[in-house]
Amino acid sequence: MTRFVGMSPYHHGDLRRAVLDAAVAAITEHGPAGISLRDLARRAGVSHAGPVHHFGDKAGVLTALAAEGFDLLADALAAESDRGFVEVGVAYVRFAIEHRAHFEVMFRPELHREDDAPLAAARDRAGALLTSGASSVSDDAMAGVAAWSLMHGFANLWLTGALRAELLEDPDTAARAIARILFP
Amino acid sequence: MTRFVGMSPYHHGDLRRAVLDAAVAAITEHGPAGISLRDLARRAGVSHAGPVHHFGDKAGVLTALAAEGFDLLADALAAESDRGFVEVGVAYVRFAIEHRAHFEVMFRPELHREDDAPLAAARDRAGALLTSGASSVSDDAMAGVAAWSLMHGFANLWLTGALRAELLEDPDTAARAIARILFP
DNA sequence: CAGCGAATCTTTCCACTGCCAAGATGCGCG
DNA sequence: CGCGCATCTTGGCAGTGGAAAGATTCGCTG
Repeated sequence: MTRFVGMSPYHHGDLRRAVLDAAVAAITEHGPAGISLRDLARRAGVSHAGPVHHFGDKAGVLTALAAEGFDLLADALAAESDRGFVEVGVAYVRFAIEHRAHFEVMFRPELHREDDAPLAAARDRAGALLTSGASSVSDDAMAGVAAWSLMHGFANLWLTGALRAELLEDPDTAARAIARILFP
Repeated sequence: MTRFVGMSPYHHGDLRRAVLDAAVAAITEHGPAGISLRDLARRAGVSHAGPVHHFGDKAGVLTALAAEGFDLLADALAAESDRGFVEVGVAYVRFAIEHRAHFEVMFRPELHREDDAPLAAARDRAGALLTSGASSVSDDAMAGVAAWSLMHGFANLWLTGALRAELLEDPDTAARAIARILFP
């Protein structure tokens, strides 16, 4: 929308980044299903077909956003990896809440291009970081899956508002308490 | 679509049921975000504005579907409630997979009418059934939330395909193994 | 520094969608 | 029998995703 003075109407500068930022804002307001590619283009200050060249179609935008989300998540988990599983789990929940727009797109495969390589790579990296911390605590092959399920479920239930009635405190301490039940 | 011979084009018979069934089929095929009210009307064999009288708008259809889903879930949980929490948790996961279309709509508040009374009632009934079984095992106030988070997270991860690489067996036994880690 | 190919963005168009308004139909109750 | 109301249809409007074709500028090559 705001274009620098003297800048030509062509060649936005970094339209790809601008569209992704607009998508984050729009999804935060209306949810992943309530966004429109044309609105993202308007927010970025280009015509409605501008983003096509960078993303192909609407699924391309959401796929790029999901891949970016998995990378951000992997970074957040790696930063806590040496503090034990509980803190990694708390970081997972914190990421889901602080980057809600990313998180809500990441686990909706019907919104993605299935065969996207960057997405698959980023997703595997984040998944390995979470389950590895848990399997070091217990040698049960299922422990990693249980750990991921626990924190993923808590994050989802929190985001959908299903838990707010019983948990008035902040999600960080609640998530920590949950994680400690599984890994005392 | 298929209308009984001799039936007049007006007064479908049970259009409300037909639209909900069509919605289940459409969501199973294309996900909750990929359905169109006009397509549901076509599948039910009525004009594109037929469903309006029964549901108001698109959110009305999805709200009714979510309420129906929470009722079905509560029934499924109640049927296992005397066999202990582990089996209740397994039933939760089994419901999510067998009634995938319902489940995917139930936890997407942005698709609902927020103030729908039947939805709220059905949701509270199902939530109480799940957490009560868990809090009877442990007196920790967080145990119920942890139990719900664990099974909800596992169901979600399974449905999105994030776990299929490491779990070739059927989800029932995997869910049972997960639940036993939290409640041995 | 000229100019040419490629990248980037715009304009135009079509089928489809959600929703609203107005009209048509037939069920059930007096 | 006929009248009111629930049910369904038709028609219309603004907005959307995507394809096609054109306009503009970048950057590389000579």
